[in-house]
Amino acid sequence: MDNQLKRGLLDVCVLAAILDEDSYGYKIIKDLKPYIELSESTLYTILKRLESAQMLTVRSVEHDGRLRKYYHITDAGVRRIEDFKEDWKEIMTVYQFVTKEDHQNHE
Amino acid sequence: MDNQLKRGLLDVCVLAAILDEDSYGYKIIKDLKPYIELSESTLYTILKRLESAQMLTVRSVEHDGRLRKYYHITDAGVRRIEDFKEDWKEIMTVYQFVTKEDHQNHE
DNA sequence: GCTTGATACCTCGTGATACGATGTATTCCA
DNA sequence: TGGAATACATCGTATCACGAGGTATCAAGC
Repeated sequence: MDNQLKRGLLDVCVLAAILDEDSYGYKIIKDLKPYIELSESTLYTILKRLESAQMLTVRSVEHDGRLRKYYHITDAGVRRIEDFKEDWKEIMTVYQFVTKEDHQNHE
Repeated sequence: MDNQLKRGLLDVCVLAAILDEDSYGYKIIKDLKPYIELSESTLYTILKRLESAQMLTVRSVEHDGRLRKYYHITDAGVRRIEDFKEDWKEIMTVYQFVTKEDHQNHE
C-alpha cells in the first residue's frame, strides 16, 4: 500500500486495537497484521505519542519472566476515534472527486 | 481535517485536478478548495515532485503579462490514479476495522 | 549445553513531506 | 495610490514511519 495513505490511519488503528480490551505491543502488531502492517519501531513511536497525548495509559505486568506493558484507552482516546469518523466524511468527498471519471455528468 | 489523513490524498488530488484539462497552480488550488485545502507552498512542492516522477509535464504560457505554467498529466500520472483506486480497497478494510463497535458480532 | 526462533521490550538516525513565512512581479479596481 | 487578486518561487521547521540495531527471556531441537 502507498506509504502516505497509512498516515492518519495508524494512530487510530492502534487505538481501535485496544478499544475492547487492554493489549500490549507485540499483540497489537499481530492483531493489526490482517488489516495493516506496521513495524515494532513504528508501533512504539505511536504508543509513546498516544501516551503523551493522554489517549492511553500504561501498566507493566510480569508474564512468564518477561515484561509486558499493557495499554488502556482513555476517554480522550475514544474521542480520537470519533473525530476520525467525522473526518472520514470529508475524506470520502475527496475520494469521490478523485475517482469520478467525468467531473460534471455521469458517475 | 486531521493533517495526516491528507497525506497520500494530495498527490492524487492534484493529478485529478488536471485529468480532464490542463491547469495551472493558482487554478488548481481554487478547484480543489471545495474538497481539500492546500497552501501554495504545498502545491508547488507536489507539482515539482510529480514532475520529477514524470507524472505530469509543464508548459509555460504568457497570459496578460504574467507567467502561467500549465500542467499536463502523463500516462504514468493516470496510472497513479488507478493505483490509488486499488489501494483504496485496502484502506476501506482498515476503516471498517477501526469503526465497527464490536469486533466479532454485530456490525 | 548450544543454537535458533519466538516473545517482548527499546533507541537512534534518516528520508519524506506539509506548511508557514517570506519574496517577487503584474493587473485591476476603488 | 494603494491594496486585493493573480501567479510564481524558496527556505526552514516539525512531524512522522521505518530500517537497523540492541537487550533479555523462554521453549524446542539437536
